[in-house]
Amino acid sequence: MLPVRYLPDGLIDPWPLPRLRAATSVVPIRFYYAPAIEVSRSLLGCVLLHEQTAGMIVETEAYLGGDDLAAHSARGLTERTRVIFGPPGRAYVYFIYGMHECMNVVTEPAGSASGVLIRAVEPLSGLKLMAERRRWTGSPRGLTNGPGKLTQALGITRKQYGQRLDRGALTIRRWKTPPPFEVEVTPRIGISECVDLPLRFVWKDNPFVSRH
DNA sequence: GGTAGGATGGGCT
DNA sequence: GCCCATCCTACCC
Repeated sequence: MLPVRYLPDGLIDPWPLPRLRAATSVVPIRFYYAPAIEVSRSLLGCVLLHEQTAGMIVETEAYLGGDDLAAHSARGLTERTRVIFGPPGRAYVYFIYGMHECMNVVTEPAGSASGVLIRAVEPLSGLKLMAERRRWTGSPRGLTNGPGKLTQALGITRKQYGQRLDRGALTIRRWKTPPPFEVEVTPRIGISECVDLPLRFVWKDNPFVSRH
C-alpha cells in the first residue's frame, strides 16, 4: 500500500501525527547544501510539519542567488533577507501584499543567497486546525493550495524566521517509503523578472497544487 | 469554467 | 511613493 492517500471528503486526517512521525524521518541539514534547483525537486514529496499540523510538499520554486533578479536576495543583504545569505536548512519567512506570509527554505552554503519557495502542500495532519486558522469551509484542497494559504493553515509566520528545519516545532521530514510521482517543470508564478526560467517544480496531476 | 479588481503593510528606491 | 514570490469576492460565461 502506498504511504500516501488523497483526502476523503470531510476533515479526517489521512495521517494522524504519531503515524506520520513513525513513517518519516527528519531531513538532515546536509540535504540543503545542494543547488536550489536540486533541492526544489527533491523537496517534492517531503513533509512540512509545524506543531500539530503537517502537509506534503507538492509544489516548489527555486530562487537562485547571483543573477536571479526575481529573488529577494538580488538587491543585496538587508535585515529582511539576512537569513538567505546564511547557512542552509533555515526558514526564510516574509510578509507580502500586506496580508500574506510565504515560507522558503534556505539552500546552498552561506553566501550563495539561494532558496526554495514552498508553494503548495497536501494536508496530512491537523486538518480541523487548518480549517479554523483559514476560516475555510470549502473543500479540503482549498486549505493549502497556495504559498499564503499553507503558511496560514500551518500557523507559520515571521516568528519562525531563521529557524532550523531539522529540530524544534518547524521541521521537514521524508518518507521511509517515498511515494512515486512525476515532476512537471514550469516557469515561476507571480514574478516580473526572469519569467522564462523553468524553476517551478510540481507534483504532476496532484490535486493540491496552486494551479495546473 | 473563467477573470478583474480590491484589500493591505512592509521594504526599498 | 511605488512595488510586490497573494488571496478572495464578485461577476460573467
